[in-house]
Amino acid sequence: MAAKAVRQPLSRERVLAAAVALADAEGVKALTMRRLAADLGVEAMSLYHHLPAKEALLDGVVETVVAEIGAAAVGGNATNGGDEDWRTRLRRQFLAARQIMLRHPWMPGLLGSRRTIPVGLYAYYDGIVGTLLGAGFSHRLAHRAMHALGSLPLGFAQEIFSPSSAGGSMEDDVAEADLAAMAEALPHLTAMVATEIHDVTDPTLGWCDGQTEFEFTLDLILGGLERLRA
Amino acid sequence: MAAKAVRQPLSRERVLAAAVALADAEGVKALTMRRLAADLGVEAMSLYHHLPAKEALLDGVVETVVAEIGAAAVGGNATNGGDEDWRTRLRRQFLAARQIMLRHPWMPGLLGSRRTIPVGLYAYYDGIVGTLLGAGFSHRLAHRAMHALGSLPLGFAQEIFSPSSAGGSMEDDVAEADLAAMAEALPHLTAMVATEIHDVTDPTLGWCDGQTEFEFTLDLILGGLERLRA
DNA sequence: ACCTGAACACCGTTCAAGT
DNA sequence: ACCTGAACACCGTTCAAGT
Repeated sequence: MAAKAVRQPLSRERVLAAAVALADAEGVKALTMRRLAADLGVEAMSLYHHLPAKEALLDGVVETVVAEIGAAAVGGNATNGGDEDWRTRLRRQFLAARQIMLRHPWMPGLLGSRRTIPVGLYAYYDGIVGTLLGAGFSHRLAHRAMHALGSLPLGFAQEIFSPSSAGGSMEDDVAEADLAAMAEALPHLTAMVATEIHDVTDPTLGWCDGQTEFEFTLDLILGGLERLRA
Repeated sequence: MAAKAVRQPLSRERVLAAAVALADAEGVKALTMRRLAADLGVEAMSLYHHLPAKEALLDGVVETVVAEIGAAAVGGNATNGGDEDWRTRLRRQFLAARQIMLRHPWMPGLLGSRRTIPVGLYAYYDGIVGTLLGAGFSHRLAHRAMHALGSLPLGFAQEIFSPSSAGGSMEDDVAEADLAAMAEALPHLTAMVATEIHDVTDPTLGWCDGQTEFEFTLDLILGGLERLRA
């Protein structure tokens, strides 16, 4: 955030790293050319020497995070040898991808706003498809599996009820609303919360454990694929 | 887009409807106070008489689409009586939700950027949980199912490889790149595309059928839940 | 070659003013 | 009550200028 003591020359990599850090710290909304430049101890216009425009900056930011995900997958493969079963391997990779997504909660939204697919993503999915084919999947089923699994980190990273959903839990709304009225309007959710946690006076949905939910869904999909495997 | 012939007075509903239409037509990026006002044939500052700020406008836009999804679910229930099996019912509701998401492809990203959960969403999920409980699900399993299913339309609406992914198919990238080099770097994807479609000279990933992929994943999850049901 | 400062066209928003 | 116009603080970006 503060100006650097030593002023190494700017570079595309340094700019992108600072951009990711800024987005992590204060959200994509705070990621402006002027603010980013200030974080780098430089004038806004200097950035244009390393990136042609803001769109290119955002593309670069997405590509940086995709590379991070790809590196985690490859790194995990190396340390685990080749003796993993396909489910274990994919499970590990998607859990790692989710961890990275959680560190960059703005990523799904930004990814959705890009007009070109980050090239690193192709390599990532190629590895997944390779694992599936190696386990005897047909091309068609591997294709379906790629979509089913691929959308998972995206959807869960912006889960509505997740506690990481930038503050604003159900609690806030309920504080003002009539609790009895809510129980009447949402009988099933109210009953579910009452059963799952036993403090009915705090019916926040912050009790949702995103990690548990994610693993549940992941295993549901992996199990279903195992059953369909040729 | 053009000024109205008859100038009915502005209202929150009219502003929100115009905002959704503008976002559908030109993306959220085009949704500025000034542009929205111009579409309504009015001065930008007039909007502030019906909405306190732009954040409130965006909240209202999200709430409008959520209401649309909720209405589709309830409407479908009415015309289908109560004799549906739980899977058929949820399947129909999620396919309907997906159709609406496809009409508003900016929705997941916008939803992710909101700080408060749209209240209409609680009612929607309450209905889903109700269906599950009615089918004998435990509260715990209904909770898991709610997360697994709930994240599905979000993830798929911004599927990377989907053709609706705002132009920019793989084709564009490949046009510049060496085709042989790609086959080497992405052997499994290349083989998969070659098998699934037979025109290898056009290795676009636009052949992905989002509807088919969505239904496949949906059925994978529904099938898994059926097996876990108490 | 890399960085700067002033300038331009845009944006959300305030405020005093119109009807 | 509802709408307007000028004004302010911001933003991305161009361009001529500095070293």
